Amino acid sequence: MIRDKFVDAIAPVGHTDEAAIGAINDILGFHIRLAHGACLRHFTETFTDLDLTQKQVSVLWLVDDHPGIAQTDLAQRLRMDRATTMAIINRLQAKHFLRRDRSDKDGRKQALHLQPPGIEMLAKAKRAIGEHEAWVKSRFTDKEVRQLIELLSRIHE
Amino acid sequence: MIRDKFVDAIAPVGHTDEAAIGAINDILGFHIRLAHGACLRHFTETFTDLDLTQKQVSVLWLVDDHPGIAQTDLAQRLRMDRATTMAIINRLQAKHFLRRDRSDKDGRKQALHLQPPGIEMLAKAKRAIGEHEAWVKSRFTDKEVRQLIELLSRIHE
DNA sequence: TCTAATTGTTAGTATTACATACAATATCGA
DNA sequence: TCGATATTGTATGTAATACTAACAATTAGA
Repeated sequence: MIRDKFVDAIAPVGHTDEAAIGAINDILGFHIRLAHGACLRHFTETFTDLDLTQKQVSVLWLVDDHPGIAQTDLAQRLRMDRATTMAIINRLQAKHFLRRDRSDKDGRKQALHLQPPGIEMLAKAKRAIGEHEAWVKSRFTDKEVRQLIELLSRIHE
Repeated sequence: MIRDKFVDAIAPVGHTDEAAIGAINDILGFHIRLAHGACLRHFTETFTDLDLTQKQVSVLWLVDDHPGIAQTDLAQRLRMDRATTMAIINRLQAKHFLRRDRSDKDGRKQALHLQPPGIEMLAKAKRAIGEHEAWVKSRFTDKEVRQLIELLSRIHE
């Protein structure tokens, strides 16, 4: 088929059809983006029934791990700004997954706590994360997983 | 400071403040997301003046490498759907970076070609990518870069 | 106390991603 | 050749980040 021939001609791996310096496949950032996209896609499929995004799960998880955490601390932990954090918290609160309590130690802060529906959902989410992680890790040995996490950590720390 | 104490308490690395099985920092997908976010943030800063996104640069690059490429092939190469590709091509066309020509081989396809402003912009973009890549790679040896690309490739291929 | 910083909030914009539907074109089987 | 099917581009609508800028309430510090 014509299309297949064409696709082969621009395939990302295998023989390079040009000697151009700095082919796009040698760009590390390009691979990070594609890998992230693949992960996000599988994550989204896995969480279709639960109707949760990566960010939302991360927030539930962290609020559970650190009851009373403030939005700013959450933002710092997940590398988001305050406005983005607001949007996520608002959605989770609308679903009654968590509640905001004015902190008595610092009147500016909101202390976040999971509510029963949020606790239930997090339990389901953790099981789904297990599936998702198994999918990602299936192509690596345990050693490679540790290696990959270590390398990635250098980028985001 | 109160805040610093709190941040330390939830720091992503270092001592774990709980023996909970499956801490969020052991999740590979979590690190991929954070690393991608850090890359995207630095990329965006680097490209502030050029006013280009990662996707837009990738599209310019691929159209330059493969003149006459069709939108579907582009989408397949970058793991996007047709609608998303449209949005990106529309923006690039509005800036006169590329043009659409109806393919004479297949009347359904649009053959994409860079226009002079796009060629100029891509040259600038490649220089900026060089800076950006240097930033990412600064924390790795050459061997580690190759290793990381190989590991990431297993995820997105 | 007065000033500056922090925190949450709201509003607006941009980009990406997806689903759906539609028209034009191409392909393949009968 | 004809008719069903698939492909491609397109338009439309929705959702979720991510960012900026501004503002009020609160706290911290000089």
